[in-house]
Amino acid sequence: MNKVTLKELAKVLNMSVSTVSKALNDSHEISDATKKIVKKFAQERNYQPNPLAKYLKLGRSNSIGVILPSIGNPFHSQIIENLHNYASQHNFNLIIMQSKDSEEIETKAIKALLNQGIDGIIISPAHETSNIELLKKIHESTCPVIIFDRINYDLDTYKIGVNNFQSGFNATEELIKGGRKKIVILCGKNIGVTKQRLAGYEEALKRNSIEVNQNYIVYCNYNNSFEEFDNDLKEKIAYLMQDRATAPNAIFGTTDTLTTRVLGILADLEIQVPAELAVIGFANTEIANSLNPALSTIRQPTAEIASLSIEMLIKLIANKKNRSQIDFQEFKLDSSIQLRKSTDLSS
Amino acid sequence: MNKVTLKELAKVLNMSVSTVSKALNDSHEISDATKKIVKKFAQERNYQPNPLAKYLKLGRSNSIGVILPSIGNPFHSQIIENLHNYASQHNFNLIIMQSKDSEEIETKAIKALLNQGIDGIIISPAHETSNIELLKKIHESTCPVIIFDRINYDLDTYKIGVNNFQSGFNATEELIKGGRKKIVILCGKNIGVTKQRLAGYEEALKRNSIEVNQNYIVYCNYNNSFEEFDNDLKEKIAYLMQDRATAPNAIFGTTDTLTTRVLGILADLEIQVPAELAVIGFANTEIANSLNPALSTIRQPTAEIASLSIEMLIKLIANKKNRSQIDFQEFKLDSSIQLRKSTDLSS
DNA sequence: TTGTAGGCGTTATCAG
DNA sequence: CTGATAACGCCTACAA
Repeated sequence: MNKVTLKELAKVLNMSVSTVSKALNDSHEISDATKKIVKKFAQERNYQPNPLAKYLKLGRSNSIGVILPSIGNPFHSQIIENLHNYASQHNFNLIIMQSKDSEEIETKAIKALLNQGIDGIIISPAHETSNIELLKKIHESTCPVIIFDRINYDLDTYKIGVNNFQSGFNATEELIKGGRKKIVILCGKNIGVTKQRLAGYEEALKRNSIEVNQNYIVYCNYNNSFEEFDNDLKEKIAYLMQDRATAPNAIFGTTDTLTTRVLGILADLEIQVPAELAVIGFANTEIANSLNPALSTIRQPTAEIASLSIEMLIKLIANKKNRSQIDFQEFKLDSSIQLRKSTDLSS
Repeated sequence: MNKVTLKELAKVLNMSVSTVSKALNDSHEISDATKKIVKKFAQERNYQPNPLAKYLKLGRSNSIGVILPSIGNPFHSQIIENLHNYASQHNFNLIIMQSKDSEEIETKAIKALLNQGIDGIIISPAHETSNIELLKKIHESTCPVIIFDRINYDLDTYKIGVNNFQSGFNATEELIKGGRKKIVILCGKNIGVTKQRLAGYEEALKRNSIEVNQNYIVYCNYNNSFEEFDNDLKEKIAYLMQDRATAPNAIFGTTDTLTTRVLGILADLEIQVPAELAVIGFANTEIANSLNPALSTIRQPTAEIASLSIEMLIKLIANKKNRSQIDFQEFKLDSSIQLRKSTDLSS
């Protein structure tokens, strides 16, 4: 209700506002004695500086906007958790927005963030060209932008993602090493990330002299409800399995959702994992270990992605000079593989 | 870089700042002609009002702070997602903080939020008395506080949670209906939420003339690493199962983590679900359906919890008058049960 | 209908 | 070492 202000403190203490302000900010031009008195009194009165006034004066709000497709999935919630940790280490706050993979919602999110006076944006864009003009304008004028995860995006800035080609390659090779050659790859939205994982998959096949079977490249529709999605995927797998001669013996899932869902579907279809079908896939969820069978996963280094994103953004925020001069880098981090029962072909 | 301000617009337009401000805010005291000119020019120059200045003037920041134990788990990320939706409908932003169940971290989070100038707080406290004095002071003076989920907390405000007693009762009865009487209950932190779910469990047993077996009430330690946690739980279950005469035939998990993890552990122990042990538990994850066997769950109504929290908080923010006069309510929402294979005892 | 002036709470500059 | 004063960008009485 009745907030204590500098002015009030000054009045009661019989000092000027500026003296009080300086004392509280530990200015060297204030005597220790005065500082002590002021600080003690401020504490007594439970004085809290008004952040808005401070930020107005300073021209910064010490908050960072984050836009990602959706908060719900494990990869993103890990990203958020880590962004949080690093941001707060630097005394920055996070304001999170989701785009739901829609350019329109993304536009709103960007505007809402600007409207909130954030100092910078960290974004995984809705798609490869979504809001590109808007982001470009913002980045070049008011507010620096950093891109993560979906880094195939034509904006000249720091980009932080994983080496999707290599990850796809490694996962596929792991299956081949186990003796599986008929490998289905499950793909989500046909965006850069997916394309590169797919390219890695194809390269691994090629290196092992296995021909790419187009029927094994399965795209799944995310826009439907969970049920429709499940039924769609189930149908596709059932169809592939029906002909003994061409039935696959392994599955590689390129997204969290695809990878975890497919296990349930295989159970429903009473397909043995890994005996009939080995399964590996991208997934950052802790649940991988609790699935039955335990799921082999490719894990993205969310902590590193987050720490680099924050670090680079803060660099840009601090460095007010012309951003067009900077030599921006693209970081492609390595993912790691956890092998569990779903690819255990030893027996 | 160079933000356009009202002052600059006014200068170029040869008008006063106030005219421009009023025109942009559609004040009735400005002629349509002037409004048109001003608005057009503002758009041309891509004028964006400085939110910090505005908020300083208006005394509000239009942002809400949220504190919860951890962002990572499905229940909380659903809560966040929903809070988000409702908040943005009211033009409020969300600033999220996690307490990691630590009072100390929670204290920091609260202070960081105040320091950011938020208009209100929505919190699920670290424990039943954490930061109680601080929150009380804040709530009664500067900034209204709403409590959700862990609502056994001695603060006079709106509280939004689920009917944990009833939920525990229903889950247990479901198992009993299926013919299972030797039911283990897995409990996490011994806080109000857990206690009530346990009380519901005990009441269901009592009503069905089943004696409570203290050995079936299993507490798990969350503070350890995932591995230790798994091993701990595994050991406890293995121990209970070893004596044929007293071995349980059902498990009720009182938290998301416990419920999903236990399936993996049972698979490891090669215990058949539901044949040997039926499993049901609290869980808000979409993955329940992909688990093997598909997991029967008690689902908390995250959308309702979120919408009520936002609604009540905004009410308090708008209503600046003395909060000590308000007749605060406690909302206890119903959870819902999804029965899947892990409790399917029909065969 | 438009303009002037004051203030929101803070920090920064400069003078005393 | 301390104090007066201006400024950050916006809004809003009140005066013209």
